[in-house]
Amino acid sequence: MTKSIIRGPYKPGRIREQSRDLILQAAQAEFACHGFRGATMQHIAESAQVPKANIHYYFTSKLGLYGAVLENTLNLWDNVFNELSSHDEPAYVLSRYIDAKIDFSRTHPTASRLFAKEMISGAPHLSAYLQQDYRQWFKQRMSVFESWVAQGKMDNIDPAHVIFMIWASTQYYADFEPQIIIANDTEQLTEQAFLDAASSIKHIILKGCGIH
Amino acid sequence: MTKSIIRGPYKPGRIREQSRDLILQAAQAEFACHGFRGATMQHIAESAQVPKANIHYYFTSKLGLYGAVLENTLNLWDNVFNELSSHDEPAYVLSRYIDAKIDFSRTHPTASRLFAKEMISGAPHLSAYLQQDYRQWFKQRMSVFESWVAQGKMDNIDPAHVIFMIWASTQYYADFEPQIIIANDTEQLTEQAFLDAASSIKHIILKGCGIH
DNA sequence: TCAATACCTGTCTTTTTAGTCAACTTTTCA
DNA sequence: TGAAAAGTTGACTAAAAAGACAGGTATTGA
Repeated sequence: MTKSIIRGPYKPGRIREQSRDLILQAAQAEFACHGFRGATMQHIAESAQVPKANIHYYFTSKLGLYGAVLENTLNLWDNVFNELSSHDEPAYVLSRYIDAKIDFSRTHPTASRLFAKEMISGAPHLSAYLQQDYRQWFKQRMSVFESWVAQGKMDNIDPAHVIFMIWASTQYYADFEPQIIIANDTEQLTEQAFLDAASSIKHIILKGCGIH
Repeated sequence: MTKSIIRGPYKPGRIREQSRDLILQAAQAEFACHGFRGATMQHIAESAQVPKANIHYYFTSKLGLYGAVLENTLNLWDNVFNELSSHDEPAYVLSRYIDAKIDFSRTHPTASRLFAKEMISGAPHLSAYLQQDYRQWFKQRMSVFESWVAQGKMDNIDPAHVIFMIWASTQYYADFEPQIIIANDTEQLTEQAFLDAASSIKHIILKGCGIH
């Protein structure tokens, strides 16, 4: 078969993986735009250019598909989360983290919006994640900030609010894109616009926290 | 009638106004939680404890109802927007504005979430507003910031990013409530929690922008 | 080449949804 | 007080939705 020659030798599950990914990507966009209830399997199918029945071959149900999309997206988040590592110098760590977060907003806006939608809806499908990985990660990072405060490396501010400010500010450029685009009088956000945003956020956060 | 004695004399449109408000409030909550497509007229009716047909007596369609909810909510926003007034002292103006924004997140979380959902979906029903009132407001405030920079009252930062940071940080406490609640190890956000947030945000923004 | 397995999809069913409508009750004001 | 206007609502319709399923095709290793 021509297909086999072009695509290389068949491996069981290879087609599966490709089709799943195709559907997952279309589903992420649809769920991010319309939320779980507002998304329709028909739209996802059209967007992925597969028959609706094909989606049900790979995913048990709409909820199952949504769960797979969320799980898929959580892995992306975790990578960015881990950028906020332990290190002696808060200026270095926070700069790197803000850069990584802004870069994520630029390269994965749909993932950011998906999570925002889920949170705004009360995170009904994320309780397990929030109660475990997130909670643990948050507490660990909090203690890092507290050690910085104890060492006089930054002002005595509740670290939670600093983290929330960084999250809020960086994700805003993905989630509230229409607002930013109109304020900037432009058609779409360039990479430079994201770099400028990161620069301003870093300036304000670092100086605002008394970090040198 | 008992009702008349309690409610006072009938005025044409009084019942109308009451019923409309009741439905609008229920609709705001439903749309904020599930978005336009995900919301159902049946849920709104149950939440408002009126028959579904009654909603269609007051509102032409689901889209008409959504439009009314948005318009209703826009008025609330405008009031908070205007807190960011012209004044000689940036420290005073920004402090007041941040307080007002945090207070809005605490007292009108549903309104905040409704707008967030609409923005994340690409603001398909807000283009008129964004192109007019918002655009104008934004440009005016930008020039105020620029005059502060020119007068050496704050660091030379693109004002747009400062405004976005304030919006993002303050709205986060309404939009991402589940995340904050779990991080805080609490059941719900107290007024004190919002005051603390405002305090931290003010500290970081003012100091971060070099405002004294 | 040939089963066996994986993959695909048109068609169908059932449920949910927005919206209609005619009959009904309440309120008003002349 | 009584007719007109405003408000209310149960029952209906048509469209859209999720999902099931049987009968297909493609791919594989033996």
